[in-house]
Amino acid sequence: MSLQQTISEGAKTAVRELYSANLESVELQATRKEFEGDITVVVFPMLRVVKGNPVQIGEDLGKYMVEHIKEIKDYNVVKGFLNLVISDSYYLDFFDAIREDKQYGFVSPSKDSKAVMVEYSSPNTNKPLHLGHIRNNLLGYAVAQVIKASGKKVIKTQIINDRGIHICKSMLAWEKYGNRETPESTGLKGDKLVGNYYVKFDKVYKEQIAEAIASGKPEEDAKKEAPILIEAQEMLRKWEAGDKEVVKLWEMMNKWVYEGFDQTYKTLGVDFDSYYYESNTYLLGKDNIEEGLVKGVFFKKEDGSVWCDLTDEGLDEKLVLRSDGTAVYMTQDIGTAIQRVKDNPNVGGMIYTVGNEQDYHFKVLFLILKKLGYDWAKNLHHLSYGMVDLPSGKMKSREGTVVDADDLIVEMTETAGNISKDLGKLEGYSEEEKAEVYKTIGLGALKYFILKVDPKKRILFDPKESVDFQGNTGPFIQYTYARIQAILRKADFDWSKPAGNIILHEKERELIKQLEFYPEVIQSAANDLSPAIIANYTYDLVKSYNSFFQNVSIFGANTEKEKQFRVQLSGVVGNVIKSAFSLLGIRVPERM
RNA sequence: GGUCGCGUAGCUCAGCUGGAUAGAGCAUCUGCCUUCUAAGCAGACGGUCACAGGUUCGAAUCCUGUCGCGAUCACCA
Repeated sequence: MSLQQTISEGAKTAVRELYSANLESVELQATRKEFEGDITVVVFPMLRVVKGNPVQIGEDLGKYMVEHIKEIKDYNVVKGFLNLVISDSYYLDFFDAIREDKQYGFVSPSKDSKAVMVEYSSPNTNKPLHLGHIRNNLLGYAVAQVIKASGKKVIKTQIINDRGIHICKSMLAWEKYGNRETPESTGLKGDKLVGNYYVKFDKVYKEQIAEAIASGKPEEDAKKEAPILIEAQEMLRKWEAGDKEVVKLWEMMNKWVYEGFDQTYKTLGVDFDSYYYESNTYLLGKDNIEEGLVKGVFFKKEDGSVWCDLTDEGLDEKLVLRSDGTAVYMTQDIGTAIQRVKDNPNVGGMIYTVGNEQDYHFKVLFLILKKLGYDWAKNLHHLSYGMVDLPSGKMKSREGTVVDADDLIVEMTETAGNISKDLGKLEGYSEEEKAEVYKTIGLGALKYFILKVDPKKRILFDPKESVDFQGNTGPFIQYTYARIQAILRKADFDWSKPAGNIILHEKERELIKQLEFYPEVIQSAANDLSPAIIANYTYDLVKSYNSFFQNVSIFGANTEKEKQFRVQLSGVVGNVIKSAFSLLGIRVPERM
């Protein structure tokens, strides 16, 4: 039983004994710093069942609880708040229980538990990854980690948008203007090379529109009839018909892009358990539409198009099949979801990491799957996140106003290197080891910067103001970890020895209280699909540790027992920092 | 126009299942490295929690309306 439960039950018992009344629940909160105590019972809500003066009730309860609950040492009442002082022995016992638990806070999944499929990344294969993709990747990966730690099995997957008119655009531009360039011949990363031709297509397209308008064509016609667009559409038709030449070109260019993406994923530290390709799934879903028609979930209009009526749910009618019988985006997504459960029968739910511009789409998708009667449909979530915008507005690949993922990572690593060189704390490290540390810190800064923000909020990224390395940042937390490792290296200590009876310093007690929160922090982050909760917790823990570190001398402790305890406490805090950061996909350095 | 999300210190963000005097970081200013890593610590300054009503013993938090920002409402993906 946790301390919260003990106190909660104790308060209920006290109310029953003293006032013969029954409480349904007890409201607890951490005692504010300015008052004495650790946990506070709020008396006000009890006034519904117990008539009287809140201060008097607090006094009565406090007295009863100190007498009957051994963990409670003392109490005081301020207005309607009963502050309870918890005994050091409780904290020391708790600390001993978690001291050697490397998996502290994590719940391992039960054997027969259903898996959660987390989809993230899902890029288009016509351009390189940018800052927006970084947010998606970091969020998806972190949420997968958090859910795993909370006690569920996780399958990480992505669906790669490898077909469609936008892919043909870069293919066509390469064919026309590329002079048989390859990543090898140019030294460019494959995704960068292909992205250049996507931009090239747009340039030519815009020129053709301008020319047509100049010669008197209405703008709308000019856009639709631009020769290069017609050619791209023709190429898509050929692709769909399985034209050998086109498919060969498509395979070659996609391969270039995948090689580029793999490199970026590797530096970012994200990975996947399975892959879906739109070129395989884009025809899925039609059968399910048929079934839905039979079940009466969908209806057919006179022109042959098929719709789902969602007006009862406050939404509109949604098209699920065109009048010519071809699929739309929604058709595919219905089919893919069903296919995924067929492929992985133990999947009990899915999480889609996709920007908030698609909120409506997923709302509709989930509703339709529910209507189709799939029991897993109730466990579908859209991990909807805000866009990453620049001061100049939205990032647009075609217009070149993007913050490139690879470039940004390089820049962050360089900044970390410069700061580190100035401080000069890495003497004795080889150049490779140093470079590794710079990368860890640079990426740590970037990842934390993005993950500490609530996913649903949009992020404004100003490339001119570089990401901070001080204060509430990744490097601040990494620094504290490295500091702790320095202590551990110097200490001759034994993990297996319990600390025994010592009187805790206020800063030590504070740290143990923080450590106690970790398991429930993981659970609530998993529940809310919010890695930001982990980030903010870690920051608070680290603040407390640094305060302890600078106010309490570890090696200068009065007794050996105290010294040993402080080293152990530092070690456990270090473990939790490492563990929490691993959930965010951020590494920690031994020195920095 | 309908729908959804957001609005907290100059800036970036916590806090939101209602509880005490709304918390951090950055920036500005003061102190602290001959003792364990100063990417740190201790402190100062900074608030009409967008605005207006309502519910409540109690509202940044819940409800309604208004304003501002963003997204979305395709036989596009």
